[in-house]
Amino acid sequence: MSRRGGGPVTVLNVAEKPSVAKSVAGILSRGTFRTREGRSRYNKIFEFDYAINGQPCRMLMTSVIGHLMELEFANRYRKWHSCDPADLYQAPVMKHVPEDKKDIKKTLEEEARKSDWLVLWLDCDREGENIAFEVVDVCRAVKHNLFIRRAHFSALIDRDIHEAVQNLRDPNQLFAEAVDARQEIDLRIGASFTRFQTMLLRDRFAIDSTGEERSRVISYGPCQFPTLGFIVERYWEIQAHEPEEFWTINCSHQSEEGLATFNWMRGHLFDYASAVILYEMCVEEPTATVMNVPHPRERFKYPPYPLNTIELEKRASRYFRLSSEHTMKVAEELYQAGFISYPRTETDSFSSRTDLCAMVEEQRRHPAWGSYAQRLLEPEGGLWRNPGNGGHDDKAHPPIHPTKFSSGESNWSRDHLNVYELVVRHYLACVSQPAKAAETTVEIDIAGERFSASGRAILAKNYLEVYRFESWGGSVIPVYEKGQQFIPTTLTLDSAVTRPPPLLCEADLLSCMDKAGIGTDATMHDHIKKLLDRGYATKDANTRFSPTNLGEALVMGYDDMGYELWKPNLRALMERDMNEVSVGRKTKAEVLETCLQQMKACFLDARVKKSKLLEAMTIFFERSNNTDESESQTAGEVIRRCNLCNESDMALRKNRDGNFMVGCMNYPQCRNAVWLPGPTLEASVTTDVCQTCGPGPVYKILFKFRQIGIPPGFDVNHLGCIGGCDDILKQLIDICGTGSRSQARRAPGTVPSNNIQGSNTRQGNFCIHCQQRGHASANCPSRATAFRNSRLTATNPRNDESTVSCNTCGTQCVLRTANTEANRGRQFFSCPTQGCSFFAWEDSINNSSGNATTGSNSGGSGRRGRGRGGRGGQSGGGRRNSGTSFVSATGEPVSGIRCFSCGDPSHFANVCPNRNNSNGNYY
DNA sequence: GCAAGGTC
Repeated sequence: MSRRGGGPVTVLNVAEKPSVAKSVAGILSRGTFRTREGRSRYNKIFEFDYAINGQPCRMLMTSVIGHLMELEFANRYRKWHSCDPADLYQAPVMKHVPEDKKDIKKTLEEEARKSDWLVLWLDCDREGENIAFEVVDVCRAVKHNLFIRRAHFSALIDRDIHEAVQNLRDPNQLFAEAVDARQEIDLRIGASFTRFQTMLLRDRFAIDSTGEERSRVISYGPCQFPTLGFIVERYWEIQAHEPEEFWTINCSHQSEEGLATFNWMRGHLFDYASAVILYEMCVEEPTATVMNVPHPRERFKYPPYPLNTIELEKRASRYFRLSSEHTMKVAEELYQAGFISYPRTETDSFSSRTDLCAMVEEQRRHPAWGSYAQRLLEPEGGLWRNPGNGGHDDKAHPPIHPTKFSSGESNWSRDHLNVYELVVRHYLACVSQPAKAAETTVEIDIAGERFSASGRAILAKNYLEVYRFESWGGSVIPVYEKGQQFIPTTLTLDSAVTRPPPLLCEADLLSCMDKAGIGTDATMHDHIKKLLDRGYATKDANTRFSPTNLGEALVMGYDDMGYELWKPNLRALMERDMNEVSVGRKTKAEVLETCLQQMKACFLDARVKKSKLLEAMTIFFERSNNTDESESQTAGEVIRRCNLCNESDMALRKNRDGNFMVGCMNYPQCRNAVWLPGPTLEASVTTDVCQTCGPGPVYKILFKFRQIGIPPGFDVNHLGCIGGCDDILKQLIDICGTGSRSQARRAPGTVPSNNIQGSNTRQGNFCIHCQQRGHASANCPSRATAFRNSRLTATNPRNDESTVSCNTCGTQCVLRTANTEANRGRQFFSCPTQGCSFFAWEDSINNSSGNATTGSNSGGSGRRGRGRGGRGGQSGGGRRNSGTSFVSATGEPVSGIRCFSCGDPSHFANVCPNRNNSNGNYY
């Protein structure tokens, strides 16, 4: 530190925000500063005397409000039509102080003129460093010989601040340059793509009905587009989901001591045949043997880490359904009024120097959580625990915590009360012991299958007592002893179908952004709001986001071009480059040159491929200059009542690509759609009502297919039904596909649907056999028929080991290899006909000697060789092969497939007319 | 009229 001789020097101190200026002034002057107005009503000037390294100083402390300057194109490039948007990659840019910051600039100039030193108290992050250089530029312009220093502090507490001012350093040019590069790249990319896509699309399409197209901006930004991308990607994932049926065995045991619910340790199987065989075996020998009763284990549920901005936003969304943007507005108001600490922080750990107890003490007066706060402070209660460390520290702000007691102010809304309560309870939870429980897991064996049940006894709720937003359920199970045997009260084979993931909620979206490094804690909510404001996405009452047509079309357009401009990778690469600049491994110029060169090439190429964007838009929007055509697009002939929303009719439509579909007229609220075969040339609704499908009338469609587009054997004319009964339509869709765009966007590895109800439906839970809603496939009437009709033996007329015909429908069966854990490698025949469930193990048919023994069959997995205890001393192979029949564990022959409910060999138990369980479960 | 980043 250079010193100046003579009297005191005048030091201009500048902080990033007024609150920090006031805090620093308060700490350095020990509360004795004088306040004077500046040009800006928010940015006061605080004056006090202080000695820096022995040098007496007259301190002037003021602030800016975040960035003082903005980056802007040179004048002649500012008007949208003034240049080719591609020119924006080289157009000169400059920093300028915007109108609303001019008064702050004036204050800085006036105070700098009378100062000898400039000390920068900006936040200690990259943006803060950049703002520091903005302040330097303004001040140096009026006082070129200013002595400039930077204060480094990590918290607004006495020791840090005094240390900072006694150890002033140089500002970090590299940090500032990294931000400069980021700003320039964001501006050039954002402006060029925004102008390009707005001018390309706005006037060509009727994007909204309000006639506001002329003022609509279709913006592109390196943060807003990846955020939109997350929403669209999840939406596509849901659309592409094919429900898949799976099976699981559930078991319960009711005793005098209570009920235990056992879960199958295999989880679930997707192979019905395997599941039913394992189930049969359990039902045949249902005695359960307790295998394992470990001692209760102590479990803990830990309180959350100290609260940072993203967690505050996520939790407020989850607990109170507040939008992240509104949460931040409310938090800002609470902060301004002094009730909570600074709400924009990444930090989720408290500095060891924080006085944690003081914050608890204040809260003892609160009627709701005061007594908990009191108990926290009593050492004998043992409730206190030092808070965890979440591993994030922005070196500028502590975690969000209460700073002033309140039991609710008169001007607070419900949202203020909620956010304050969340901050307080979260803080109290952080300094509390974890909840404690004792967990017991009982494992049983039924016919070689393992099941487990768990019980949890809560021993101490601890932090959960105050953190009412979280819970930890306790459940009691009876006491079991190893070796104990019992007969289960229920043993059911249950089916369910896989469901698509839900739409992203606000907390999910924030997590995606956080993980991918999109935006900062202070800006994430802005990006989300921007998507809503721009009309790219909508948010429903459950805070779940769907893309709008515009949002989906934009992402689809760029995706079709082959670009990942809507994915987070671009931002991640930029972020990596910024880091390289800030540590000096790359220069700002280097990064700007390579990045902008690549982005310009990408921009030019996107412009060449603009037809992709136009095509994507055409799928969703009418051309704004052709109203006649648009009428024919929106009108349509009614086919049926929508079986998804039940609110509107579904009508036959043709899109601009010439593809036909039957869609819900309540679109876009309901997106139920049935896409028709790709080769459909003409389609018209008839007055014929399908006699099979329902509910309500389903009118048949007269199709004319392109001869060249359909396989031999199909007629070009076809009177068809979209209700699910029409096998010809299903086959054509299977073979030729539809015009649906989502077909092309199926998740990798998924099989194209032969489900005529369409991959566009947004809810699962319809029967995968007959495509109707209202029942699971276990209860499907068509399936029941197939089972009932099923002959219970397979024949092998040619005595050919590899050929078996299904005796139900005569189709040649397919020899498959089991891939379930129980039967891996074992081969079986199954009928390929849709709806026919014929099934037979290969070794059951071909090994008809009747003397098959334990585990000796070819391909046997050993599953059948496992000792199962139980009746008659049979130590294995309870089911012996005898032609296509089986012998039971007691040696009695039983038919291969029979009902385990009533014993009737004509049907399976899940379709047994005597079953008494409306869910189709049976025992 | 474009971006994202500060903050009142």
